[in-house]
Amino acid sequence: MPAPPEYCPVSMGAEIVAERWNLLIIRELLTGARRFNDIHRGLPGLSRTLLSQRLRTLRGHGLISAAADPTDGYQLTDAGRDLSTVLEALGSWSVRWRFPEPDGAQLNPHLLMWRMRGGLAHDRLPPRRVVIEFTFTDDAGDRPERVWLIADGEDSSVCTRDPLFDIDVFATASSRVWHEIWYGRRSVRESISGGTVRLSGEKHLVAGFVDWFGLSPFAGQVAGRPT
Amino acid sequence: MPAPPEYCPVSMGAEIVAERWNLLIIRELLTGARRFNDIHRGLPGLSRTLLSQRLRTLRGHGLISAAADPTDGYQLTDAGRDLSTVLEALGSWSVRWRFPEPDGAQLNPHLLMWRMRGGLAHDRLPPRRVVIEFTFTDDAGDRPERVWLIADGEDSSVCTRDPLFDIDVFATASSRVWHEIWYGRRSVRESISGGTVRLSGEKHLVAGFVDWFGLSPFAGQVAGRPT
DNA sequence: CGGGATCCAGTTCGATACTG
DNA sequence: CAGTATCGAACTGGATCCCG
Repeated sequence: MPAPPEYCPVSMGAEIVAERWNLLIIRELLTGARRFNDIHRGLPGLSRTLLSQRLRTLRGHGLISAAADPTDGYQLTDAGRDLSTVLEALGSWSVRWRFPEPDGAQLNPHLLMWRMRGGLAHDRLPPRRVVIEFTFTDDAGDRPERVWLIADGEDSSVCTRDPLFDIDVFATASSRVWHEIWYGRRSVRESISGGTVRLSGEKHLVAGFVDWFGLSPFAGQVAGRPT
Repeated sequence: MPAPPEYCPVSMGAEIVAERWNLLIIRELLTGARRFNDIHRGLPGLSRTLLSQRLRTLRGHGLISAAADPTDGYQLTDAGRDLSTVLEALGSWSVRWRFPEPDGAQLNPHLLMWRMRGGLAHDRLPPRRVVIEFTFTDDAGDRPERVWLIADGEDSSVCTRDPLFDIDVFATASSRVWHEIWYGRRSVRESISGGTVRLSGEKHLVAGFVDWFGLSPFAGQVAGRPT
């Protein structure tokens, strides 16, 4: 913001919030990202150069700080963490007024997998490496897109290329269906039992699958959720 | 925002909120401004050209609409009005983390008077024109700045030049003191009785003065408020 | 009063290449 | 992995003038 803001609480806050990407960077940190490249992955369209700049100005505003161990990246300060109140108000507002069902171009399976990775319940996963292959069947024309999710203890990652590990669970559904699930518009359990999501693999892993994933923080508020 | 936002509630909201001025324009409308020039007065630093553009995009987003009578300017839609939840969260956050006492350069008596005008309790004013002359005594070096507030029924205005009306009440205090009062850091009543704010004029008008003005929406939350 | 049109300066940003 | 440096393109926004 070029000119210093008016002495008014809303203007003071707008100085942070009205700068592109700032809120989204905070969101990434609030949802668990710490390292530069992880933050960057969650923000398609943001260049590394600009992310670097923004992190600096956010540090200048006292919203984030470099972690003690530099390889741990960044962490939110108390002030930064408290921005969650604003994020919640904003997300809730959007859900009420500008969150219609996505059109096809808005579906981004890779990014969605990255969000779902963030919501993994590591403590409910088996205490060993688990590899899941997701096949997205959105468009019959293209060859179906595939993404691999690898969870191992506290670590997890998402790959676009075959990691060449043994696959524990194969999951097949449209990207749209996964979006509906993530945003609480559709129940995972019913989607599996109804065959909309098809799973295969070792029996007890397939049985556990449904408990591994969380939902979007706004899932409870999105219109069109299952009856 | 150039690229279409991610399909995510926070990103959808950020598309509005992360565009400069948008939140402040909404604030002006929420606090009673309707006409183009009134909105503009509350936003120093914003050019008319840009305000015009922003009003158009906000209309495109369905947050505001032109009033039925064109001379009535703009009004918020339901969606726009509901942004008050976000404004409140943002203002509260700022008050918690980035709202220290202002330094001298941040004090803007004219703008403050404009805000106080918005908070006038017209129903407590006498049912005729009332003219108040405010004299700001911040800096002994300069000649003290003066601003006139004219209230008449439902109408009210703020002038920088002597309106050449008879003055009903003269109010003398520093701009800083008025800021402290507006943000709830100081009690009007005590400031008057203690002589920090000096009033003169017709006796019953001076007695009523204290009830004519409201406080900032965030007054109750600002640190350093009177004991 | 409430803008629209034009022109131009300043700023922002992405791409690319490079460093530790 | 986590940035920095540089450069040019694109965009933003203010000034000015004009219109109904």
